[in-house]
Amino acid sequence: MRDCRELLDQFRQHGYRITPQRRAILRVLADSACHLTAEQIHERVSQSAPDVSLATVYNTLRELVAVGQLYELDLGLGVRCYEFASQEHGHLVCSKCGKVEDVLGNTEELAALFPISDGFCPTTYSLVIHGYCSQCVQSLGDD
Amino acid sequence: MRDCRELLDQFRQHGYRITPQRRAILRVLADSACHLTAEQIHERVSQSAPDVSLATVYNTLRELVAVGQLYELDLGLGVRCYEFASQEHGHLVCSKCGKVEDVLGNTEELAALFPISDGFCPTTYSLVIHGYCSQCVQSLGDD
DNA sequence: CTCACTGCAAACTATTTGCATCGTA
DNA sequence: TACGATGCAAATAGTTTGCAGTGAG
Repeated sequence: MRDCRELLDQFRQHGYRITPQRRAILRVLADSACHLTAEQIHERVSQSAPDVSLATVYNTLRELVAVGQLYELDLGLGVRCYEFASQEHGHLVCSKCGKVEDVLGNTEELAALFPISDGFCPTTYSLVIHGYCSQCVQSLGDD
Repeated sequence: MRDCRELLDQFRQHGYRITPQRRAILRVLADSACHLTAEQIHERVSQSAPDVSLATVYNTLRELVAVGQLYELDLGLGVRCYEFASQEHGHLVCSKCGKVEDVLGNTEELAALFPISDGFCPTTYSLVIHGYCSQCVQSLGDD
């Protein structure tokens, strides 16, 4: 239940208009801490504003990403997920049950670990660590 | 121009038949060090074996990934890329020109850097570091 | 000789776009 | 009021699948 007034302001300052649809989409994003797909966002938005089309959700997400308020994730599942651009972090994805957890870590640490060649100047990263979560690792032989 | 005999053997040992199509696809993958999309692989395969369909390319790629001979990459560009599963590495992607470079690093180092909670057991990772390559970083103000 | 593999085309999923209408600034 | 934003439906891109015919083992 985070306040999304400053988000709206930032968005407006980039030249975008504040419409009821965009307000509803930002509200949903602000209220959910985790990564959601466009479809999931559309579902949740529809509960409070049934007339928001999926196309508008996609358009708004694209704009929010462009403005830098949203991160677009590719967890390797064929669907894009979106989450608020707050603290930098990677994701642990369980190869068996699909559960996703966050792991904190910033770009500088990563850049220090990896031998980044010549003059490449890193800005952000996208990290997915695949493996098995504590529950699934116990039942690995059970197939 | 790597030898792909052992690749074929491994593939066969998993119960797959060696067909001319699969041979051609493996040849292309073995000959190209970098990440390719399914479409690009199909193009190259078509040069030596014009009758290989795109569907067969997709099917074979999926099988190679399942067997562990191939990595599937998501560089955040909406297309999946494939590359041989050799040394573990991440990718530097230039946000301006799109150039992709490899950075070496293994899962253990990564797992040590990130505070991986409870019993999560990492197997592999997928890392994309976004930023600007040495050429583009110089011309950043030029828009 | 059998059953896995193939090509083709159609189906599907995720996402984008064209256009007439609507409503924010 | 003007022009950016919207909903709808159609278009697109990438990938998967059903099926009848083919060929590897």
